Amino acid sequence: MTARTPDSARDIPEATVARLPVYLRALTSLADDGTTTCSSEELAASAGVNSAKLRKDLSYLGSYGTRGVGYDVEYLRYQIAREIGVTQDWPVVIVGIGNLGHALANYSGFRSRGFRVVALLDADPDRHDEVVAGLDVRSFEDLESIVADNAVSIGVIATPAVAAQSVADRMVAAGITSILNFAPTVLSVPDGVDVRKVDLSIELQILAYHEQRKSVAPGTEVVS
Amino acid sequence: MTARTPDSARDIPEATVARLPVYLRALTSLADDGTTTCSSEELAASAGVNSAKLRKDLSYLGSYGTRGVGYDVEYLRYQIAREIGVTQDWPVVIVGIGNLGHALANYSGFRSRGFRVVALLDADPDRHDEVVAGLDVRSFEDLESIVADNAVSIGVIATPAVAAQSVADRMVAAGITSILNFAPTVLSVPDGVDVRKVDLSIELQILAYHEQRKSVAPGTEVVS
DNA sequence: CTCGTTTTGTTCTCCCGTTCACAAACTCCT
DNA sequence: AGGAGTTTGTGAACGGGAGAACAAAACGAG
Ligand SMILES: NC(=O)c1ccc[n+]([C@@H]2O[C@H](COP(=O)([O-])OP(=O)(O)OC[C@H]3O[C@@H](n4cnc5c(N)ncnc54)[C@H](O)[C@@H]3O)[C@@H](O)[C@H]2O)c1
Ligand SMILES: NC(=O)c1ccc[n+]([C@@H]2O[C@H](COP(=O)([O-])OP(=O)(O)OC[C@H]3O[C@@H](n4cnc5c(N)ncnc54)[C@H](O)[C@@H]3O)[C@@H](O)[C@H]2O)c1
Repeated sequence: MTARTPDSARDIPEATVARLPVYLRALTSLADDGTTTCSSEELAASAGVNSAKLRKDLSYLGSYGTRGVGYDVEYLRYQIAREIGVTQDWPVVIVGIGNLGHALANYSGFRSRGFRVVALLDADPDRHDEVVAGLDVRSFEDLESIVADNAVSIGVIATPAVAAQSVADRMVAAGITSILNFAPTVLSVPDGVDVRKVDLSIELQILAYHEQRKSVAPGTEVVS
Repeated sequence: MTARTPDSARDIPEATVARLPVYLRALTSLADDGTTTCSSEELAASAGVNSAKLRKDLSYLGSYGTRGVGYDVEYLRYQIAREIGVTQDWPVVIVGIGNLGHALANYSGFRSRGFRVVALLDADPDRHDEVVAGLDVRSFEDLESIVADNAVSIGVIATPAVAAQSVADRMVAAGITSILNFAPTVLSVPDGVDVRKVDLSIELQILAYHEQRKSVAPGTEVVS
């Protein structure tokens, strides 16, 4: 009964939080292969990180390993899932059922990772007849009631960039406090609301930058 | 004729590289609105960053601003585009034309940002009849010849996770040196090949973690 | 029970990135 | 021309994360 982590360690570094889902995926993969125990070295290789970093990350959650042995795959998997909060399902709404919205709605990886799409919303009335992945596309006007009825706290924006800010505003007003934004625009939201963005073009541009650097031979100083 | 940046400043920090595309987008947006000049404060607000950080980022490229005045929108836009390498078009191949692959192929934001999809490849022969976004879906076996004929250096993977590593290996063997991976798996590639990943589930899990933290009232130490 | 082996958890150091703060540089007004 | 006002570019302080290195703990053999 020493002063060890009373509830759960507070304030996990952001960089660690971003890696926990990767560890979770690696552990699930190991469990599927029938592995019951693994060392930090094996798990780190599986997750593509340094083993020292992995151990440090895990130490923020508590001491779930056994020295000289390693980690119990299933036990660690549960502990990480609990820490992230994906032991229960999170209801999610997707707004903007165009090209990307369709792909997201049909994506099975949601369900298996602790998220449940409860509604698909679009502003275009022509879309409202459609049924995608077993859900019918509903009017954006239904946002507030859907959020309230299903206790939704996570929203996904897949509308064109010009509409994204107004959609975000409506989401926030409706009570959503976490937004995943696929539109290529900067959203401004009040304190207390988290926004994460996924921007394909930015990723490609970063690759292009490094690619351009490769083509000029390394060490070639064009001086003359 | 002092010893100022002879060619262009070398070694731009990675964090800065990741923000340059955001600045580029903000500048394009300002230019569309008819703005010809802007201060670091305005541009920073537009890009959602601190103005000091913006100025330091831009200083790695050179001195393209005028003290007391600000930056010429069009000029700065071109300088950043040149630094990133998106003044010319980059040919791109997409492998795995399922739900996500279709959305990517139909995405117009590629073309407008310096990328050109030259081929859509899929292993499933049933897909090979299909025409998506004006391109026909071709056999994955054509990868090598397409990469060679079009000088492709960037590949996008949108296959299921189990296939991703083997697709990446084929891409690398064919001469691709930059990969954007949408499959939820860690890719291992040789040195000199860049991989960036986009993982929707990880983003949602990070949001879920913070969301879970919000629900326990801040400062509530459940001790008893 | 003791010793050697294995592997975790943690400490320490270094490096990268962020932010503050200010001098230098430019414009405009008088 | 000179001074006031504005905004850039950068030096310096600061904080957080990455990785090396090691002590503590568990296990098994004898
Ligand atoms: N398609 C891709 O692969 C891809 C890749 C990266 C980023 N994006 C971004 O994702 C977003 C969606 O892309 P897309 O290709 O699916 O576009 P899309 O035009 O096919 O779909 C957009 C959908 O949003 C709906 N919509 C428009 N305004 C709305 C509003 N105010 N409220 C609710 N719904 C509204 C439209 O009716 C349409 O159905 C865009 O911002 C795009 O830049 C797409
Ligand atoms: N759909 C989404 O919104 C979404 C979101 C996040 C991540 N992802 C990931 O993106 C990937 C694709 O998702 P999806 O929903 O489009 O899946 P999908 O099953 O609809 O499409 C996969 C496509 O890849 C093709 N394929 C399979 N093996 C191949 C191989 N060896 N070479 C070439 N092509 C091959 C299949 O024929 C199929 O057409 C998956 O890894 C998924 O986890 C998808």
